[in-house]
Amino acid sequence: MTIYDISEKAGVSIATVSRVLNGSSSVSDKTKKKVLDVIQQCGYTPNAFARGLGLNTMKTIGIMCADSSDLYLAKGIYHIEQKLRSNGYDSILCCTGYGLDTKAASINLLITKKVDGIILVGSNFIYETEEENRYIIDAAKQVPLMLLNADLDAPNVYSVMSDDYTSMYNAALKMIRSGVKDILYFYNSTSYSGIRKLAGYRAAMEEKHLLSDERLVQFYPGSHEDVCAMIGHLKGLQESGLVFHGVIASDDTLALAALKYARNMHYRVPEEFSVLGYNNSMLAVCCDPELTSIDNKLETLCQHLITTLMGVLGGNEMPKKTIFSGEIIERGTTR
Amino acid sequence: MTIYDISEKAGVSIATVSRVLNGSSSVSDKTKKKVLDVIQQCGYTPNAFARGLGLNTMKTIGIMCADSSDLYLAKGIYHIEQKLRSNGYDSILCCTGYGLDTKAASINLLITKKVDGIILVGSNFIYETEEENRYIIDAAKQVPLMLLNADLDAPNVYSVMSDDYTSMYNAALKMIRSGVKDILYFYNSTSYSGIRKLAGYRAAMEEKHLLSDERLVQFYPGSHEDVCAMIGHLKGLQESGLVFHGVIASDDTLALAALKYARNMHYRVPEEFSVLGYNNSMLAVCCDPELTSIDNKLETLCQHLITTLMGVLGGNEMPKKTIFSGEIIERGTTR
DNA sequence: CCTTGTCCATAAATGCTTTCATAGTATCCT
DNA sequence: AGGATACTATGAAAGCATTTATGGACAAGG
Repeated sequence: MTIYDISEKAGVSIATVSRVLNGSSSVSDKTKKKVLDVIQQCGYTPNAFARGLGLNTMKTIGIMCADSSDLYLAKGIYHIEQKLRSNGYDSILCCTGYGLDTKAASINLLITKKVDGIILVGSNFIYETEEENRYIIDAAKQVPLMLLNADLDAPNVYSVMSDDYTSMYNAALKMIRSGVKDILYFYNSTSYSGIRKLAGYRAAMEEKHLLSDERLVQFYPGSHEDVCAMIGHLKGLQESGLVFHGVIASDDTLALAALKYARNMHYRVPEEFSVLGYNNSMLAVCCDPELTSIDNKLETLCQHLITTLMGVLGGNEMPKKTIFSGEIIERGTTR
Repeated sequence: MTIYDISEKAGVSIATVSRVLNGSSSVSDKTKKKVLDVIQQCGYTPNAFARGLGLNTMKTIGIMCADSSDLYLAKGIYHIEQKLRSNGYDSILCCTGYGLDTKAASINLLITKKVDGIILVGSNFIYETEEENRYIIDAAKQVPLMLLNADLDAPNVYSVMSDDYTSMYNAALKMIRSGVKDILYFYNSTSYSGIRKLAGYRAAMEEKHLLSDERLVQFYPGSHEDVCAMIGHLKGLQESGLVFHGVIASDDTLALAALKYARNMHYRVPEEFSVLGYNNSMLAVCCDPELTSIDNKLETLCQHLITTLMGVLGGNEMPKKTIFSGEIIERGTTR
């Protein structure tokens, strides 16, 4: 069943059928109805490949993320997929893992597949050197690139992000003011936003002259989901003689581990031990006491990202970089 | 840059270039090298749409799920995407929500987009009546359909699932034997696997003549993530006079709510109150004590599903239905 | 000299979009 | 009223970048 069959049955040319289908230019009501009737009756749908060939687009956006099963990334993907769909776009998903080579391979694959744009979900796509970010800069020569929670200054790449630095700075200051002096910073990612968060913590601590021991800044290198290993990491620190009565984590999972560590050490939370998470994920309300966490308005970010992308695809001038501020959601692990 | 440019530069016909690209039939080494060199030099990649038009496939599989941010579904999607990719297929993602109409719309959209197959992730796609399942049966006339954790007997649909009934039956029996008599079943989905799980619980309870009160089977109708509301639901039951000292949940989130409820009621867990979850998600190790949960070998299921799909696409006869057994992962909420 | 097989070019097919051309009709000006 | 002008509706045909069927040229073997 092709456009030719329809045109024949309706007694018009294929051009007219195409026009009816796309509403591109004027067709008389009578002709339109006749064509529509035949289409309806035959249950005809245009061949997507031929359509793609003609239009040079299939209205598809590539979504890349390191790991779609990560709680936070999964939420992001969900919102993005929904909003793309409501704009008439499909999304092809690419879980790249955390290696640079697979990321580069995936981005090229998406371009080969002729997506109209690519969204990079999560800050782990951005590296420190331009050399490493080359794969993004190059890709952006072909299609618009959108960065969620990251930032890269290059042509045709757009960033939408949360002000992690300020959120963390404020949150750290708040915890300090609440009376906790020895606050450990616990993070597991040196991605763009990871660095920014750490900087916020650092600024607050140094401002109050509390960063007495560099060991208070702790990088956790293990699996993102292995809560036991995280607890082990903290235990190790404690056994090595480091004293801390608060933990600010770059992520709710790490915060949760800190909370379990605190219970394990028989600290009363939050009276003797404070914990702050990041992302305000469902984990935050799953523990007891519930986790104070920083909400970075993921849905808002996604909404804005899609709006920007649609603008770019529509040929409009759009802002290269948009920053939203986060919010501390106070629950039971801080005072 | 088209195949014509390459053929011209290499001094061969476009057919030869295509043969080199696809290795379909014999090309002399000399010619092959010449063509490959030109391709390399020009950085040529074939146009995906034209290729799709010629081959009538773009090696793409549609993945449908109700909500990709659901912890369990997200894991499934992740595994499926990975395994598809390693088989040379891309995945287009469709988050449908839980309504029948949007599911039907999505499945048709995927077919229009000419995917080679569709994977339905999660049992919520299967309804009780054939009428409601019509959208799947019809879709399967166009492309092979794969069901993860569900079952439907129809041409061209294949099921890979965990034996939820037996898992639940065994787990319930185990909890009964451990001394808990008044076990509440807490579920939030009447999907295919939801029904099967409930049946397993029921069988065990009835076998021991313990299902004295129908209120022990409790459906929670609210949001899948709202732990507070779940706790509220349990509190309501308790206040209405229902006594229970164990909860078997159809899902780790519900189990977690039950655990928090128990703490709230100052029950000692597991001495005075037992909780059993399902899915063995990361939530299970995030709480304290950690949740005993049923692991249904998601990755194995996904692996098998993809193997089956690849077989079907390769034109092989494949099993219509495969069932794996689950496993109880004992942790701190049962004795 | 005929057959067989290898290598490759020509041409058709894939199913759509879009430009260009044209016939017909309506509007406007004198 | 008559012609110029403009606009609407439509068809013909030219892409778009591949794959594949067909068959021709040539070399080797009997």
